[in-house]
Amino acid sequence: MPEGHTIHRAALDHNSILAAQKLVVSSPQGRFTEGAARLTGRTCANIEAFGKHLIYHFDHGEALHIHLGLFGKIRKQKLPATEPRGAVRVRLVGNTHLIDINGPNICEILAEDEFLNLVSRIGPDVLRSDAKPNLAFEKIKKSKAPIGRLIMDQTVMAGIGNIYRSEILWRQAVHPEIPGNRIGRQTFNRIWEDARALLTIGVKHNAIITVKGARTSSHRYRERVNIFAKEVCPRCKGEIRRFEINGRRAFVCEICQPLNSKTK
DNA sequence: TTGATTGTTACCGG
DNA sequence: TCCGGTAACAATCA
Repeated sequence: MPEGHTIHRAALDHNSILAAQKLVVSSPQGRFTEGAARLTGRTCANIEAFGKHLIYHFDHGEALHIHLGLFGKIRKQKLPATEPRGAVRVRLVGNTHLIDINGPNICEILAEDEFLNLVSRIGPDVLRSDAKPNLAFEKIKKSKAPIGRLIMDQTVMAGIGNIYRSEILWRQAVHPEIPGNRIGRQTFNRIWEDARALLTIGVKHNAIITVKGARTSSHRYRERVNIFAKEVCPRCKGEIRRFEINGRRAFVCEICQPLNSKTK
């Protein structure tokens, strides 16, 4: 479910319905009981996203840290509350709405130093205005790992997931197996800007849309992406090659994304 | 029931 | 020390 856009969208949304309120926190499944008891009745100052990490800042410098992993989900509903659906780890109830966090990979309370430590481990986030893309380029230009691996490495740069990876590199005509140290500054800038643009669209529409003009209302999911899980390149009609990077499926058009392209 | 999946981390060996 | 590979974990849905 989540790439960076999902988490940033949640942060915006939750800020508008939960921030600056005393929350009632519970753990319907009993798997976060201690944390829920600790946070309930306390004020949630604000919510922010760092890549795919969602942070609810509470008073006393503590923060609820959520990472959805592959399967986690966030559900919102207006009060009154109904029975939790599925594996709800933690429920946050505000004045008007409640948020259920289902099946997160991480659900924990961080002290201030732990929070700072977390942020320092995450690379610049393409959706954050305070991001320093330079930090990402410095790592990429020193690495011989394939660019397809690097742009999805959240310690290099944050926000891109498995679908956006293939889509962005196709849109920018960059072969995923080009080593990072052969990626020039201008090529990196195009990747960064395209990631930022696409994830911003994702935040707005709550969907991954990488085909220009596509909309959630009039296009099915498969019509909103260019090559992910596709057989044929929409640009040249050539065959899409399917392979793996880091155990995750990746897609490339060898014609539109030549491996030996000189990248400036 | 089986399999696949928009993710991360710990651990191990080269 | 720094890679890349593997397993483990999470829950849902077709």
